Amino acid sequence: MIDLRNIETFFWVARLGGFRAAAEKLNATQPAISQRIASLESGLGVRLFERDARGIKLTAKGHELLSHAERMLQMRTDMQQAARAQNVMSGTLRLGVAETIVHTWLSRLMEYMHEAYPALMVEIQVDTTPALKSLLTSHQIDLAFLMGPVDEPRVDNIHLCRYPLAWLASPQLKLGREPIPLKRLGQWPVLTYSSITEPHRAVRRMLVEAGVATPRMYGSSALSVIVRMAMDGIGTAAIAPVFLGRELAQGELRQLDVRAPDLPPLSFTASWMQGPDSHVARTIAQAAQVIARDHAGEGASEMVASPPAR
DNA sequence: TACACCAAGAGACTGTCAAC
DNA sequence: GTTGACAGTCTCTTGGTGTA
Repeated sequence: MIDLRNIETFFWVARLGGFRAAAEKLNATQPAISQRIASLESGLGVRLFERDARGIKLTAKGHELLSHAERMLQMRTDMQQAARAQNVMSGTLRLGVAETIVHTWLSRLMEYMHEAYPALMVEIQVDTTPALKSLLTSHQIDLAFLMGPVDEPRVDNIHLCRYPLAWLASPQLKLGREPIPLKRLGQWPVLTYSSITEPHRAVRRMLVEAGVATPRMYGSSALSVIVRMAMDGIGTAAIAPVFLGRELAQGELRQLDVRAPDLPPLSFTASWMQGPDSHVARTIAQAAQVIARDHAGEGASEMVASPPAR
C-alpha cells in the first residue's frame, strides 16, 4: 500500500541503511518495517532494496524513487507548518478606511501586513464613515477602520484609537494668541468633516449653543481639501490635527485657544461582519489595534492581539 | 552474532448500516 | 448529519527460522 507512513519508512531505511535502525528510529519493530517496505514495493510494483546477508542496498529504482519520497515528506512538513502558522492568509482583503487613518498609521499597518502575510492582497477604499458603514454591511468591503462602532447585527467592533479634535486656523486670519470666544469663530466659515458625519453635527451644535444662529460650515470628505482651505485662510478648521505636525511646525496653521467646551474626540474602531471567513478581518483588525494604540500613545494594557514584531 | 523474513495471535482501525 | 454497534481488515508484536 502506498501511504505516507510506508514512504516515510522507505526514506528512513534508505537513510539509515537497515531495517533495524529504521525500526528504532520510528519506534517500531523490525518485522513491522519489513512489512511496510514489502507493502510499498507491492503497491509500487518495483523492488526498492536488494537484500542479502550483508544487509540491504537501494536498487536503481529505489535510488530514483527516494527523491520523490523526500519531496513528499517535505510537503507533509510544509503542510503541518502551514496549518500551525497564522501567516498563511491569502486572497484579497477589501479594506475601507477613514482618511484620518490614511494620514496616520495606515502605512505602518500595510508594512506589517506585507511582511507578516505576504500572500494577502489588499484593496483599499478611502471614504467617509457613513459610506464605509454602508459598504461593510452590504459586504462590499471586509473590514473598515472608521469612526465607530457600527451598531448593526452580526458586526464585530474593536476600539482602535482616539484622536482629539482641535480648532485650527491660518495666521492670515490674525486671531491673536489670547483665548477666543467660540462665538467669534462664527465670523468665518468653519471647515470640518462631511455634513453626514458626527463631528460635523457636534461642531454645529456647539456653535449654535455658543450663539451662532446659522453657522456657515464647509464640510468635506477630503481632509486635504479642509487643510488646504484652512491654510489659505478661507476659515477655521475643526479637525484632528494628529497628522498636521509639519503644517503646525512651519506655522502654516496654528492651534487656537478657544473658550468653549472641548470638542468630542474622534474615536476609531475596526469593524467587520461576523462569518466563517472573518478570520482574516479579525486578525488584521487586531494588528491594527496594536499599531493604532501605539501611534496614539494609548498604551497596550487592553490590547487583544499580540503586538507586531516592530 | 547480526540481519531480514515468516507465521500466528492480539489489538487497533475502518467502513457500513441502522437509529435518532 | 451524527452517533453507536458490528464485522472485516490491517498492523503490530512475539517467537522462530534461515543465511553468511
